[in-house]
Amino acid sequence: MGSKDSTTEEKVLEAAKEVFMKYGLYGARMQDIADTAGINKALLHYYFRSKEKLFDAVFDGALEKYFAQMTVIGDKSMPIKERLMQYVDNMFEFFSEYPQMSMFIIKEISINPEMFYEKVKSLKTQKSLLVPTLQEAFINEKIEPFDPVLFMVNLHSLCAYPFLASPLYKVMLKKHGYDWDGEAKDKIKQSVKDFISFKFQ
Amino acid sequence: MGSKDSTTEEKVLEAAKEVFMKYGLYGARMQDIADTAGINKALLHYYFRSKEKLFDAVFDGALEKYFAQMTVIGDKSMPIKERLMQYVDNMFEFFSEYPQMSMFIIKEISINPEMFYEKVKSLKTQKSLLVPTLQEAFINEKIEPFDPVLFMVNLHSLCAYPFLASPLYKVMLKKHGYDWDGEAKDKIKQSVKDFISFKFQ
DNA sequence: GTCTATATTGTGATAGAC
DNA sequence: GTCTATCACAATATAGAC
Repeated sequence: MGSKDSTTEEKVLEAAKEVFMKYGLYGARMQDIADTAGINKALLHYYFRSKEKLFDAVFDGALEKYFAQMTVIGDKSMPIKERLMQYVDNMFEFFSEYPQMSMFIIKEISINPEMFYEKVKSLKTQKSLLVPTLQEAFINEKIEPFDPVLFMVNLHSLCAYPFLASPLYKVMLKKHGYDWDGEAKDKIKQSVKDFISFKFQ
Repeated sequence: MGSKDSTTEEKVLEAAKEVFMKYGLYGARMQDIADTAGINKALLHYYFRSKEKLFDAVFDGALEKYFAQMTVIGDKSMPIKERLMQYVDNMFEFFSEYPQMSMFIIKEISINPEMFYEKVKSLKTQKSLLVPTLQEAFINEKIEPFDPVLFMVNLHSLCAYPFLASPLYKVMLKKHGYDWDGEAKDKIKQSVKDFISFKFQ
């Protein structure tokens, strides 16, 4: 992965990901993608017939990765609390690599919900297994139960939002002596884990 | 406000808000705005000289409202915990009316940071007074101190994200028997207040 | 496979009648 | 103030040489 001399198709996909992430389907320009990939517009159409097709390729890859990192939740060899801690690590690693992806997916969903539900149907990875897994663990691991749906919403909020709003936080946090790419991200991650500990105390 | 027979200019602004929120500056189409307002494109240019000018009008209003609802933080007639609870109410009310605004602002910032910092400079409302206010309260109200910056990030995450991701949650929550526009939003709000109580216990 | 050149369509903006 | 018609240019897409 990430070989220096990647194929043209890979370069196109990488460039398209970058531009589509930033501007969305409607705002993105094929010229911009071509420039980013270091080729000309005609080649884009050679590899992917149209803008829509190119977008589909990017969006599909994004969705796959978005759901892939939550499989640890289902690993019953660990206690649920440990799985959740691992899940938080996964999310922070994932969002560090693709900080805009959460926003990108949500944005496209809000514009075109039908497309999203079509695509999710064809995904093998099961989504949202967090709630039933939690309910199961309450019984099996004799944990004081709490509302699993609210917990899921809170947890995702705490993990995803700092990355969504990172353009804002990169400036804001600096004013308070924190460096986003340095300690701030790790401290935020720890605060999410503290929240989990609080719920499982 | 919201009179049924609003002026054309008001209708244009309302339509522009809707379309710009959804597609952003680059993705939005003047034709789309005109259709939404129930007029033709030419009239848009009659009231606002250009697309950029129309966008500015929308964005300025958005920013103003975005910062306006946090002034309660500075109201020293109440204990800090009470102010925070009120602040959460404000945010949920605000985001209920403008669920996409947080995303809209962040998106535009990520595309064009310079414009944003230009605009913020010209705003009178002080931003991010949360951190110094908290530090002051730790002393004045003899509260067990915690990291105010991390608390700010967590709090904003818990409030803003559910609305950002509402296109997702509207479907996801329904599967678990919750109705977003019914009880779900109130329950999420309560969970945020629980988080505040946890930090101030 | 990759390019230049060009066709075709979409989009912001304006002119001018009413 | 509001409309229709149209212009100028930008963006997607294709043709065809190499």
